[in-house]
Amino acid sequence: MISNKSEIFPAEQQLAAAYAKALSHPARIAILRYLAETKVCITGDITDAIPLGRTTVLQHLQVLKDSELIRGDIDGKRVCYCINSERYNEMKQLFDELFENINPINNCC
Amino acid sequence: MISNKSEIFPAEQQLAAAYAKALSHPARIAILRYLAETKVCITGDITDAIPLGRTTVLQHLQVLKDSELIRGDIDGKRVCYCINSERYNEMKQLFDELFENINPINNCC
DNA sequence: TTTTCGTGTCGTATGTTTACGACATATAGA
DNA sequence: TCTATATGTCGTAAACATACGACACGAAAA
Repeated sequence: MISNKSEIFPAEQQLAAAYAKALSHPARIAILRYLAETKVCITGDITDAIPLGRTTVLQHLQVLKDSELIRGDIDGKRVCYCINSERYNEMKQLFDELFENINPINNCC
Repeated sequence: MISNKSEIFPAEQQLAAAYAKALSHPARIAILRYLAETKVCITGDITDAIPLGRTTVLQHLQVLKDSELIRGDIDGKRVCYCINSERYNEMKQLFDELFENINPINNCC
């Protein structure tokens, strides 16, 4: 079956949906908050801060990296994760615009 | 296997993730925009406005209804979908708070 | 050199999402 | 009543997400 018609939608809607998807699991929101709090770019010990297995956390980190909301730079033996503020701000703006365009009026039936 | 540990996260993060999930497909963003534009609470002819099969659109509408971002009231033969502005504004505020709490500083490695 | 630590990759089980055809129902009009 | 229209439900195939154990690798410490 086809199972992916996402490409037929406007690029802006695809982007917004992709960012929303990145935020669509509480673990990933928790990771972002953790990264924002411990401003020092802490390594994969994020695992200790998130109540999930190491592999699962790595997987969530990968989803965030794919969305480019975070970066993971190698620093010798350790890996240094941090929020990619450029993309993060791009996302904020996209959502702001979206929320402005969708201005609901309760005029149902 | 377990496959759902979402409940172990703070309620606020679960809610934000749930709303993000509702927005995580371009078709659903397109539906919200369509409902916001045609301020009249248009029926399931949303199908004509979205390039997907009728069943698929219904499914997306169901996801949005489950998230309570939209309502679907029966009006005789037709069904009248519209944005639930209460929930919609709740979501906006939740995201605003989230974005405030996660304030990135580029201090990676 | 051997061990340990921090990482990453692979495989895999289970569950969810996406997409749609086929069928069911209910209301309004011919 | 019969038919068309609007809608909803069911089943199902394919793809994707979630969660994790087991294994691999490389750098630094013992």
